[in-house]
Amino acid sequence: MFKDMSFMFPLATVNLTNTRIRTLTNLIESNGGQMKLGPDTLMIVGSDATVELCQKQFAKFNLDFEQYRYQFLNPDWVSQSLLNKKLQEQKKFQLFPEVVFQPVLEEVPEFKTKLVYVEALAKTVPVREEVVEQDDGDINIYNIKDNELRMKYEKRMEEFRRDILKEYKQILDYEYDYDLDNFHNQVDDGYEYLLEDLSILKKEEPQIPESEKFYGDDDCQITETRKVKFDILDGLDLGKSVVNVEQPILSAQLKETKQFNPGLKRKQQFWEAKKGYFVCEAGAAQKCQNNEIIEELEKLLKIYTNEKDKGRCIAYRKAIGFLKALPYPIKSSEDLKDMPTIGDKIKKKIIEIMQTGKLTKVQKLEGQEKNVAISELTRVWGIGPTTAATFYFKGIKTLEDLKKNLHLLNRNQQVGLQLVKDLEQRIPREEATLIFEIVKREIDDLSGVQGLFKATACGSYRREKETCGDMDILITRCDGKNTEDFLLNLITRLEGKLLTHHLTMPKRTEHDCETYMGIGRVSNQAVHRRIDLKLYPKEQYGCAVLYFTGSDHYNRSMRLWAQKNGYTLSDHGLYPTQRGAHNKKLWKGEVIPCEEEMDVYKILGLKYKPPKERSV
DNA sequence: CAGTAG
DNA sequence: AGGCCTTACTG
DNA sequence: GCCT
Repeated sequence: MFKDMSFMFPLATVNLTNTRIRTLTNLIESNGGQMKLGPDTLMIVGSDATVELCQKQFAKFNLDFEQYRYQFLNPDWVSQSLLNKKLQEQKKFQLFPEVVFQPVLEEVPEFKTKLVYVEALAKTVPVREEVVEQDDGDINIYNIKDNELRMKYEKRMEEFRRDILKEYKQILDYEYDYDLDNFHNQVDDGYEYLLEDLSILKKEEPQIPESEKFYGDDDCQITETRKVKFDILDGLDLGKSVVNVEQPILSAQLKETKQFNPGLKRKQQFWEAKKGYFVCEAGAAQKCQNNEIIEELEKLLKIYTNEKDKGRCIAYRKAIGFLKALPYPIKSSEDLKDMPTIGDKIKKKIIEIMQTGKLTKVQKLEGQEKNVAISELTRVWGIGPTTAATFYFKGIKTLEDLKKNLHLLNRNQQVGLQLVKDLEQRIPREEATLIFEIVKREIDDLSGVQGLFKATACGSYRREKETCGDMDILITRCDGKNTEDFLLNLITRLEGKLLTHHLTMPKRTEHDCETYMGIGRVSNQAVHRRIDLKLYPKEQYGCAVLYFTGSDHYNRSMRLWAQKNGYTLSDHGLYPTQRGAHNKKLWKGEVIPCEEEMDVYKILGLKYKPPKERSV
């Protein structure tokens, strides 16, 4: 059975980051090859040119290509095999011509990775000497006479087979997990609103008997559930045969969604029950009960952010999110029992804060020269933790030092340094309104037609805060026509009246939206402010406004809700999406036009929240 | 690609 | 053992 | 650092 899947290789053995995989995919696909990325496996099909390209790319990645070459299939072998409708065992081993099997115990290295099982497999099977038929009809072919050695290989093959089967099952199994894991993850992320009823965390989800399981939607019944064979074609073309789509369906959009999303309705029902736990539905959390603890942990979070300790950052962010949502104050270590996101280490820290009011760890780290320097340097726009750290190691530790080393800064950072005092100040609401008025007036003057373009000031301004950190102004053309150089012209016009420095100039992206980032002030005496202007096509406007209105926390909640309901939400739009194992995106549909925020809420089935109530 | 920002 | 949000631009 |  496993002969047809030996081309799949565990990704764990290859040191490829997501970015690298993306690069590799683009490279391969733009040269006619194909790459299939499973949850943990990588498969590449292509020509000699593909292999050559990969070889070069691997060199760039500083990876030893030879070590991973098994991943690349011999194209002749593939086409031959497909032609013969069968992947021939004999031919398979032509892939590894230089490997000569030596059935000697000492020659079999103790491999530790899964990849090696494949290699061992390849070495053991090619010469047929003994055929054994098992009870279940499976035929095993051995060339190893030494019983002990054979058992060893058999065991390895079995393990390998199990692993691959598991992985395949994860990709192909469209039946959703109803277990609490999903819900745990959701609370986990700390994005969600936790109501008083914490018992939900411990409640067992009832087992659904097979007869009651729901495999399809009313208007989209599954007529056939086909077990996909382990064949290369199925590997490349997942899931299409699962659903009968001859049924009347609302729109082409939905038709496609359902084709790829059998059981969506069942899934939606599941999440509908949990809706109240999402911030985007529940609204602002009640008054926070654990401020002291949270403040101290946030200090630690900031330090870890500067140290670029990504893992810890997430852990602390989750813990903080969870504590923020907790409806009661923590009084004793008893209260911390069995809390998600709070493990031993964080628990200890919380106890320390409860007892002494602070953390020795924070004191220690905050006092460190490096951390002082980094928090000082990152005040400058354009300098993040990494740049700050390199500066620190060059002996540059304060803003004064930076001023003496202007040649080390890029233009934006120089501007950021020059205006650091101004940009740190919050913008009073009146001034923000004034800036918005100036921009709006200029938009109308430039377009020549009142109301042709509309603009919205987002961010905390829209959430009706008294002050805001920067101005986020979103613009769209209401008749949906091309906007050409509108944003550029607008910026030119604003140069004398508002804008003083440009940070990034607008450039058309593939989504047809443009972003400008800059600095401006309402008068020569006024404080400089960060000003962002964004031009979006009107189909994306709703999503963009929603996204840039925030808050951060609210956004995450909403994106998560979208994910759980079979969509992907970003500033560019709402897309139906099929996700497989590990939440990996398998398929992304066409964008659903949302000109107004309301459209997004409607499609996601959420109650509309006025911006004011989104400050979570 | 890494770093930065949103 | 590997992932913790996504997308885009700059240099 | 936490979780599966």
